[in-house]
Amino acid sequence: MSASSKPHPRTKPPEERRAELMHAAERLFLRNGIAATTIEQITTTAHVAKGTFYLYFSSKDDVLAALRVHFAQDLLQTIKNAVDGQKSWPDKLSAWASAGVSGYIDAIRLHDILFYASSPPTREGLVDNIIIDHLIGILQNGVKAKAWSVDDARSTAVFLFSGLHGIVDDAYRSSKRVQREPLARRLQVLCLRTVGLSGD
Amino acid sequence: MSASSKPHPRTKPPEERRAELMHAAERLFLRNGIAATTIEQITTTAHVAKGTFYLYFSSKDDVLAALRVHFAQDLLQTIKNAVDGQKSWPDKLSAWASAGVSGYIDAIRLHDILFYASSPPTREGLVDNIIIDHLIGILQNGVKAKAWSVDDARSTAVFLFSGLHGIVDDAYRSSKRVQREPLARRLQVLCLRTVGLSGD
Amino acid sequence: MSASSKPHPRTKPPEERRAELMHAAERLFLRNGIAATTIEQITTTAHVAKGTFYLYFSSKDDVLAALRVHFAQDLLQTIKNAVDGQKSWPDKLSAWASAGVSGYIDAIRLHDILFYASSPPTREGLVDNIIIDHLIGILQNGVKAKAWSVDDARSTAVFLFSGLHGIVDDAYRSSKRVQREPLARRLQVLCLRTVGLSGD
Amino acid sequence: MSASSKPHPRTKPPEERRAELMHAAERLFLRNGIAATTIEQITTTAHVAKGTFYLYFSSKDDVLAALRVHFAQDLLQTIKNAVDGQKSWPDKLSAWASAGVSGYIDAIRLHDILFYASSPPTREGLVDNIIIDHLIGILQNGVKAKAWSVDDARSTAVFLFSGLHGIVDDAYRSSKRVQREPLARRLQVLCLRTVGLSGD
DNA sequence: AATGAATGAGATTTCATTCAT
DNA sequence: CATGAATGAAATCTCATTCAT
Repeated sequence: MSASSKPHPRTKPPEERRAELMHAAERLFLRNGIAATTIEQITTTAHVAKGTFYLYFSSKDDVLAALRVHFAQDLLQTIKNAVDGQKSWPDKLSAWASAGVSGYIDAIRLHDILFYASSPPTREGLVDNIIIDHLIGILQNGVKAKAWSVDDARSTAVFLFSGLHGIVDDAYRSSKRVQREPLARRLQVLCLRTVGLSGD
Repeated sequence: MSASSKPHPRTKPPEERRAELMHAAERLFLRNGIAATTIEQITTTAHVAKGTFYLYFSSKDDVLAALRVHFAQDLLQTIKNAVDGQKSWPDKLSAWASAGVSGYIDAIRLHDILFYASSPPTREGLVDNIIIDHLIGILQNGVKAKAWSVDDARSTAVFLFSGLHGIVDDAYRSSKRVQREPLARRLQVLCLRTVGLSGD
Repeated sequence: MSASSKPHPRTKPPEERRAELMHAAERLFLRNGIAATTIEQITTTAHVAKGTFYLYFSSKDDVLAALRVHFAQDLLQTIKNAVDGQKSWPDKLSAWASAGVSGYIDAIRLHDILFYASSPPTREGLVDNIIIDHLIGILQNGVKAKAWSVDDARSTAVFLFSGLHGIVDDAYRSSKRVQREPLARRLQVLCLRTVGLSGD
Repeated sequence: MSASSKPHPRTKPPEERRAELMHAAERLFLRNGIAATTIEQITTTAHVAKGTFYLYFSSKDDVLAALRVHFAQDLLQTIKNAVDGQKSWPDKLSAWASAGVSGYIDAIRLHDILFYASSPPTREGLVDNIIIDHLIGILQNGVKAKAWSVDDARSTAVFLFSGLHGIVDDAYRSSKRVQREPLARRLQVLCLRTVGLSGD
């Protein structure tokens, strides 16, 4: 009873084990793709036995879903923080563009793997949806404040979001070391133009 | 003397067999996803034996590649035809938007399946690339003709293309029966604004 | 806080825990079969942790063996009591038939699961053996007392026992609600005839 | 149709392959029990690859069902042939007993494995049923011909059948080399007594 | 050119059992 | 005594691909 002062209990707290498994899965999905990743690789990477995986997840799709949720919440928080730090509406939109570029550069491949390379039923676009919904709010409030004019907030939000995603994706494809600053500035211009502002 | 009166000739012209197999694969990929589609399902759907598949394609990835090429060429031709029919640059850009919306509405799910839900190596974005390259040409020629101003043709093209894709995708998700006209008009406005034109 | 006021004492008397585990196992074996029953189901049903099972039994086969012993002793006692209550030999044999029918009706499925649906080594027929041995005694003593004639006591005992089992089994298969009385009477006739008595 | 006169096609006729797999399964079930037999053992024994098993059966239970049907039809035929060769009713019943003993001695363990050591749903007793139904017919016709008296044909048939099975089973348990003749004669006596005949 | 039986590597999943707390 | 997280051997089943006919 007295003795054991080990900081590394053999039996880890459930969240930690779960997180380790998710982390291992994420790395392998990124490196080899989802289909090519086996449960065994995941458990080996996480330094646990195969059966342990099934103590925390019911299947490969189950980890995938958990990773999606985690990714979405993370990114939304990053963007919200950046946007809320700005006063004027154009600045908010610019901040949205910068934070979005940044967030996606950090995780573009993960995003694509999690949200595209999956089975039809899950193609719902969970992150995309919560990010887009947030942007719709910004656009509508900007309209109310007469900061800009927008015909249809949803279409515009979808357009901007997709544009952001495409630009980061393209930059990533061209070279793995992406320059955030110029990319962010170019996207800011495009975003401002899209809501009818000059963009310079 | 005997002249083939069979309704189902045993030996079909190679292109026809190939096309039938591709068609079968396309339908099954659309319905069930790529991973869930087996070679046997493809050959059964195409009314041939399993071995016959390997007479025309070397693997599952091989049909996938063939479908990608076919899809890309088809769509580019549609867009080119529409754009070339216009005189003024703004009209060309509007035509690009309309034809793009149309082309993608017809095949949005197929596009996503062919170009996203695949293994990393093929994630190159074949269609996207040729469509984007074509649009870059339009944007640059419009700049030369002082029809509009564009900072970076590539970024802008990627942005527009991604926006187009996203908007059609979103419309498709909302309702399977998409209204082309309003969608096309909304996109035209966004495109024109993006290149610095008023868009009305 | 000191004195145990818990309604569910953590530590129960060993026999009670053991009995609870056996009871849980019995119910699950009956409902789902032996192979389909997991240790975890047993411990969950008995409201203990998985490891606790191994404090009382060394393996799944071990509970099975314990259940077999318990079942056999129970049934033999029932039959003995009935037989010993009779004076004449024909009455003893009739009582054997009745008590056997009754005992088996109560537990026919359990019997079959415990004694048939197991691995070869345990197929020894533990109950069957002790019941049959008891019946052999009755038959031999009846012969000595010139109550009936029997060629080979063992064969006859096996024949009667198997017939009893078969008849109850068949009745059970036909309808889950078995009528004991008519069944017992029919079996009595068959038993008496088998030892050369008229049976009416 | 001219050339190929090969007697040994590399690809065997389906029935032959199927029979080989069933035969391999039977041997292994007998030697090691059902649960302890793996699909891989079956295919190895049958000299085919693992996947081939699934070309002919959908699961282990599926072979089991096929073996049951085969066993039942086989045994019934044997008994019928013996019974039909006799004129008088007592001789028919004696023939039934002999053929039954013989048939079961040859396959007692197989019978038990196929019909007892299985999951609850299949415990229906397929052979037992068709053999019993056949015996019910014999008993009833014997009654009509005033060859003997029987209260309830079904009960009696079940009783006799179970007795037969039990006696063979017991003899088998006592020694693996069973003497057919004495066993058959003893059973004949018991059968005749059961229908009210003297049995000598 | 066409067939489809056969292959067999490999993936997912289960669960009896152990053992540190 | 009791716990339940962790283990990992083993079983089932799938399916892309081959090849003899």
